[in-house]
Amino acid sequence: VSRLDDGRPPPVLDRKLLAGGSLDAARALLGARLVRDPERPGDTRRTGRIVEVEAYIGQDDRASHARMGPTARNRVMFGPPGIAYVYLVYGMHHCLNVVTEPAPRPAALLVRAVEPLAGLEAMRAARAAAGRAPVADARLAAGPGLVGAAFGIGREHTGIDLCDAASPLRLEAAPEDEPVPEAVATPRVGIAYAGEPWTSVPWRLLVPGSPSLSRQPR
DNA sequence: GCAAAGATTTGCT
DNA sequence: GCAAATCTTTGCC
Repeated sequence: VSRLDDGRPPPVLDRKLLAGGSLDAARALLGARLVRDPERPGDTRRTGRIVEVEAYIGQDDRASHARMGPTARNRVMFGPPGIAYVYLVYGMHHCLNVVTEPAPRPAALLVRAVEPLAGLEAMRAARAAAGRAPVADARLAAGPGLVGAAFGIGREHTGIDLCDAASPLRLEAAPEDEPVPEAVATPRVGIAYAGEPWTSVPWRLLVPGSPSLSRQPR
């Protein structure tokens, strides 16, 4: 069990940081830790530093899954902040979102890239089990589908409270002595279907220089 | 009830 | 650089 020097467990991310504007929440999420408890005895805890997120804000956002109103798939986006929303894309990749803003306003942050910090063996094992070729450590979670694979995330995690220290999948604050990372904003990726202005709004936030950023599609 | 496209990744041409 | 893999959700008949 990971502990600080004084014996206290690491603090989960403050839900208030996710309850305000989604772009502020996105900045707060950069640098925070994604934590996955062991699934089985003998398995290792997986942790990583979030370095890239994308915001999907409101029902007006034509790129958001919330654009058609509440459905069986997206309903947690209309709920309280700090909850996980996991969806399957292209029939094969599970993508993790963190719900933001107070209910009933639908908004979420897609976790696009994470720098692996611990439990890299488990991440590599998950990759091997999926039949994928090995990659450099920094690239194990360098994309939204790769985050899901590296951390063993599935749709069964939808609805989990990521701000609860008891959750097997959760968010923790960065160490206090760690500098707040720089944040760069760019347009979102893979949403050409949404049209303007949604394809151009700079709602993708990333930590420049990280070796774990997602690959830029052509 | 069926067809189409998707908040992606990978491997081959 | 481009197309395949793979299946859920949505849109329209």
